[in-house]
Amino acid sequence: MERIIIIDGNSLVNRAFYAIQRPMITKEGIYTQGIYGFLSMLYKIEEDYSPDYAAVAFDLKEPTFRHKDYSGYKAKRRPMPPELAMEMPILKDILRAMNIAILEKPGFEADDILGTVSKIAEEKGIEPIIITGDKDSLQLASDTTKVLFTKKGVSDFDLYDKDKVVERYGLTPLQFIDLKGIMGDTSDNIPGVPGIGEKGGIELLSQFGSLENMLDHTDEIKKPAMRAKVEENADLARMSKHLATIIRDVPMDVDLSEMRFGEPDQDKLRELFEKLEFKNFLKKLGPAGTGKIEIKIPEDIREVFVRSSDDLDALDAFKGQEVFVMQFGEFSHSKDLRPEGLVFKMPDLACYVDLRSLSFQQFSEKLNDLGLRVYGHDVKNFLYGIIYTGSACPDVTFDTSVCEYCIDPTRKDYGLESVAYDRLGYEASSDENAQGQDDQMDLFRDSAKDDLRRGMFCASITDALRKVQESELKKQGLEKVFYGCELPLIEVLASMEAAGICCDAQFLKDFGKSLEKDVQALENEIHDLAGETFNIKSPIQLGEILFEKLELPFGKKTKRGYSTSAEVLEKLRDKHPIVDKVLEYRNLTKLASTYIDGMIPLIAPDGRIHCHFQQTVAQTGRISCTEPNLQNIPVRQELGRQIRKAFHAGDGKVLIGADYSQIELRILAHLSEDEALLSAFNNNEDIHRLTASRVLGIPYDQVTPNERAKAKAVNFGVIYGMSGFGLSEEIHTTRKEAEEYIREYFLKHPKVKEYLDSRIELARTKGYAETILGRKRLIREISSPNYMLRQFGERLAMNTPIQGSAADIIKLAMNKVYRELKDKYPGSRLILQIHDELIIEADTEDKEEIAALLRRSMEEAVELSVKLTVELNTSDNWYDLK
DNA sequence: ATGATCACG
DNA sequence: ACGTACGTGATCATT
Repeated sequence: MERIIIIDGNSLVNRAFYAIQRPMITKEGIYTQGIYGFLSMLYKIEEDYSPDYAAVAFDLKEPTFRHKDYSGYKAKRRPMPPELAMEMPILKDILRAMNIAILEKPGFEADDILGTVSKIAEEKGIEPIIITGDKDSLQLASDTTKVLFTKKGVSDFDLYDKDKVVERYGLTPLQFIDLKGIMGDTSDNIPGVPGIGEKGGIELLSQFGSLENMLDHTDEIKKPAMRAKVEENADLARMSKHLATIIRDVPMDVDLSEMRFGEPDQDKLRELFEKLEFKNFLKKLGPAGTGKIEIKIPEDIREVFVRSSDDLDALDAFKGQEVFVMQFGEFSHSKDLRPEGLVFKMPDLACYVDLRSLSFQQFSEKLNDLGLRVYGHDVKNFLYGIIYTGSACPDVTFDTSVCEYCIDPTRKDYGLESVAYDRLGYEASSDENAQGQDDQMDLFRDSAKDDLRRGMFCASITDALRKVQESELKKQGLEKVFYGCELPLIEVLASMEAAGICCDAQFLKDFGKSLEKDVQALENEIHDLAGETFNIKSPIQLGEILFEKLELPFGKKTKRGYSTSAEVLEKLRDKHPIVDKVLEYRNLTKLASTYIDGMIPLIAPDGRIHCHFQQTVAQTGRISCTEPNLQNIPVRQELGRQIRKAFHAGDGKVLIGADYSQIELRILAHLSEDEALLSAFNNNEDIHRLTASRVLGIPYDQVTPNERAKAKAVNFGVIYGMSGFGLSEEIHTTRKEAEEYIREYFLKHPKVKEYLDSRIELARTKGYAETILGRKRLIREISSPNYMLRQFGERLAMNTPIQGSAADIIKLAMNKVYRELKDKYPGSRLILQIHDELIIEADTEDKEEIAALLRRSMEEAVELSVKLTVELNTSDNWYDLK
């Protein structure tokens, strides 16, 4: 027997909404709780009952006429919360994509549609299962029609047929209508017989069988009070039964055959689930539908393998050409592992170079001779491998990974497949990509052959991707960002990674030893003071000790327990001697674990650390740094700063550091054209002191250090899109005073206010924030219905142009510095970037010239209406670079 | 995998 | 009445 599931959409989505305990909202600010719960239920039901037909009935908000014309009918029903109401259109989109019929009929309740469709199905010999959270539908149960109730959660249901209803309630399904006629239903605003409730109703029905029979024989009602009530309200009772009766002959415009459960639209569903961030459901969609495009490895192409120096001449065919490149074999920057192989491909030739069986020297001589121009997906990795063989960097003409980052810096994943999926509709289908993935284990595979096939396949995807991206770059005006900044930077970063920085393992070990002693002593003291041993590193255990056992006043911050952050502990310093010890313990263990134990294993056999610079991570356009992160080596506290002594220049070299002075505030001055800021910078004034003097209305020379510190916080606040609360926290003052300060700041700098407001407006109308190079960052949060998210979006709109423009500028400077060094001082190399600071390891003899070169490149990277200034330092180790 | 914490700009 | 400054990465504890 075929089966149909007929769902009461409103009822189920309501149940679902409340069944999901925590609120769900996407980063775009879409509420998804109801949809998520609904789909969970739907999938469970589909699994349990494998229906052949499916339909979801919805109530329409404003029926054009009311079939059941009783004034106030349904008036008291709890309205749908607005967050859920907003989810409804999306839910319907999903149902459409799933090929599930949506049934709506003006003037009829979802109930009535359930009743009608189940009746039609029964007549056609199809078993209806009605799914709802509303007990009213029990009247529809019969021998064939089942009613499935939500019980609790999203996967627990109760199935009722006619017998089960009788067994459970002692009433037949049809008698439920009579019962409701008698007892009424406040939520549906059905009056019933006033004064008679469920108990009385059941009693009467067991005597008379039906409401009509009861009204015909009211004299037989035993209790006089009850009899009077029934007699007085006979008409009301009849009408109530009418209202309670689900209509089963709604004129339907949808034929049952249209409710057949068809194939879902995988692409559409995937798109929706991705937008809604439904990772679980995405997995359910299964591996492969049919993508919009199919990628094929070209057939008629010459395949060449270079396994020994005798084969190297085969590469001559690539001379002067633009070539797709890819690198195989993971090799760690911190270990002495070689890249395994390289793939080079052009339209009529594909070549695999087996670096395991080749002399690096001969290969690099050949490569340098070829004068290649290369492109690929994430070319930096390839370049690093090339540099590792001792070759010079070929010119890079395109990178689909970095390009995608320019088009959309907010993506999570810049992998080839992920990007191809979104830009091309390509879906990784089964075989092609499975091979050669992670089969290092399979010693017998012909890895060279597999890798070449895989390389050719990736080349095809990359080619297709590049075409789409090229037009997208033009469309969005991103050419300057990509071709003028990011693309040339790839080689710079690869070179910096390859260069690395000398790191003295012995120094770190000795420092670690001394820390360890202090840590041990502190641990003992803390345990003594606490009167028990516990894990100080566990915020939960520490919280219990501090705030329960020792009864220290817990700082305001709580979320899953007490906060034990330094900020909170700082305020408790005087309250108990343990607090200081804990803070110090944290200090030392942080240094030991992150900067000593974590760092030592990352020193490569050449005695240097080769971190990874990530070009496609930070949403503002900054670069980030991993394994290790050399952009957060301690500097603010003296003890931590000692770590920097481990980093030094190589023999005959010296470190030159240069950092932009106040680059973000200068950018703000440029962008806002605020006269006060502009003149301050162009006259080399102390910006924080000046801000204090202007805002507080006191002479520049009379600003106290404390006043200057506050002004500094305000200046930062302006860049971050501050709130009164945020500032008050930062400078430890009342919110009122902080707000007063901000108001005064904007009063004195109206152009700044104007500029920041204009950025919010831009984000609202165009959807993105933009930097001076035209880099764009989408800000979806700006249109969120959620206040918090929207506010967050506004802060991004204000901050991103500033932080992002600073990133643009230093990147331009890096490109310039790198190429000049490569040209004129090949023994000196750019080795680190720390957001507003560059470090060069220079030949000692050239240090003055290189310092001048560095300063000039940084100060002249762009032409702004403010002067950019740079502070220079030279030393043989990082610690003294100050 | 996520959150708390803390290092940097 | 609510929650609150921008951008990262590493480590540890906990689910």
